[in-house]
Amino acid sequence: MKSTIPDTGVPITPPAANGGDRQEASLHGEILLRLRDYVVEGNIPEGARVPERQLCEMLGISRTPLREALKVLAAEGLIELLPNRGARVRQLSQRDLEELFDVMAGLESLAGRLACEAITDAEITAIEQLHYEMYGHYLHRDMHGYFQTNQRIHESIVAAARNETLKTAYTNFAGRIRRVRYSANFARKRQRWAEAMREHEAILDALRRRAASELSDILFQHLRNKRTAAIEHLTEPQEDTPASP
Amino acid sequence: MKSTIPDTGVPITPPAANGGDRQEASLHGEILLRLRDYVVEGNIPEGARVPERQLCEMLGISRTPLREALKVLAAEGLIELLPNRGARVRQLSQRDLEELFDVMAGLESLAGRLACEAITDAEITAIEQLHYEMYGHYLHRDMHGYFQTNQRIHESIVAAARNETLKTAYTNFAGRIRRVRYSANFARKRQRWAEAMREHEAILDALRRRAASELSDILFQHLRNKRTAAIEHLTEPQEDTPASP
DNA sequence: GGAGATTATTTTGCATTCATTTTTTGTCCT
DNA sequence: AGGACAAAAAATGAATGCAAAATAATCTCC
Repeated sequence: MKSTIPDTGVPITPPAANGGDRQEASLHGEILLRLRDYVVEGNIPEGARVPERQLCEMLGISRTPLREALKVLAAEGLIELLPNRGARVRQLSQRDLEELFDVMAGLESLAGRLACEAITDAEITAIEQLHYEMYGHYLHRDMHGYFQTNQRIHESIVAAARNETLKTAYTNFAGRIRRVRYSANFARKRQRWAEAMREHEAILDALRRRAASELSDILFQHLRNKRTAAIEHLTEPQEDTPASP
Repeated sequence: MKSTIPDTGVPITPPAANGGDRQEASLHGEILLRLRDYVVEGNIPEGARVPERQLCEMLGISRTPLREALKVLAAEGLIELLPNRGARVRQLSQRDLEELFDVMAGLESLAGRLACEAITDAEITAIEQLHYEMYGHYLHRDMHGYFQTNQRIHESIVAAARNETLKTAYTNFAGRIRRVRYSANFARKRQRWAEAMREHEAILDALRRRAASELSDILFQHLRNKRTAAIEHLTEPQEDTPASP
């Protein structure tokens, strides 16, 4: 076995599509986008080496632009560069995750605060729409749909903050925990799920009233609870499954 | 005039010292640290080109590690890379500054919240110490001393949050606005200064009581006010100087 | 047969080189 | 003289080359 990256059969460069509509002038930029996705999507196992040579062949480029992209990814915290030992996909410790969740909580909390200053009635209506949609998913026990809509709500709040810098940072941090974010949910934890729904009600309520500090608090607490659920899920994945009799 | 970087007489590489005690194994890492400082310190005027060739000579290296460092700095938001037209020191619009200040406010607000959970009595005592020191500077109208101590207080709060991820992000954003942060102060604005002192009293009070949400609010507002002062200062630098009669 | 040392291979880091693109300089024409 | 065009110079972006380090493979000796 010479390859450390499992061949998923999905090449980084899809022969047909170019990975979306976005276009990047420079090669290193293009590589950066693709490689970031590739890592965020979890195509390389945690802690595994990121072999330059192999990636160069996969991408059909030389090492120079690849290495530039790797440096940036390292700066973003997705991978880590060990001196003379190449790049590894960053392995997040439990503490790292806690920290990341808290920062996300802080950013969303901020987003909520700022959103109260600038959000339009139309935007609130749109979020209400998403909220009811999400409630539907909740009633139907549609985890996937729920999560999708839930994420759109949070993104809408961030968008309503009218702060590109914040949005960028938010997206950045979200990318780092994306892998666990999806796995670390309250899959079979009905109680937490119901709680989250109530929290979302409160979020919507505070948003309607443009109660900045209040919304800030609620959002922080909401994310904090998410964090707790996620960490618990990671440490004991078979939460609600009773032990063998 | 062939050089776009004004020769300040201070080389990036001081012949004697190596710029501090820190040591970096890789060259690109070393370059990154030095170049980041070099840009943050304001050695290159805003919007000016960052000539690779010249910097390579200054640093005595080839373009490869330099370009890697430039990509990272671009990712950090300190410079921007124009396709085929090289790197420029990022010029911050007023909107950019507003956004940055708000994000900083959010991060400090978060730091305060988290600090309430983890801060020790000793740490609070230390901050109190700094507070009184700062008050002394205030009474003596010692702007420089005030700012220095003020910054140490804010850093102490961030440190008390026990979140390295947050701290890194905070440092990062602080670097971006460092240039204006120092110039954009309430130089001759006694009123704002007094207000800031009162806010700091409130911060300390909330911290003593470990009132998380409250502290979060106060810190956000405090930074918000700073932002307003800074923007005002930039748009009309001769604030308190009465217009010609 | 296996643990440790030694050599070979691979990989990394940086310098150098090459092809384009941009910018500057020079010239010509109105 | 001034502007437009063209050629030269310089700078950028990416590929290649080379030395050092790390990893893998082989060999030696017990």
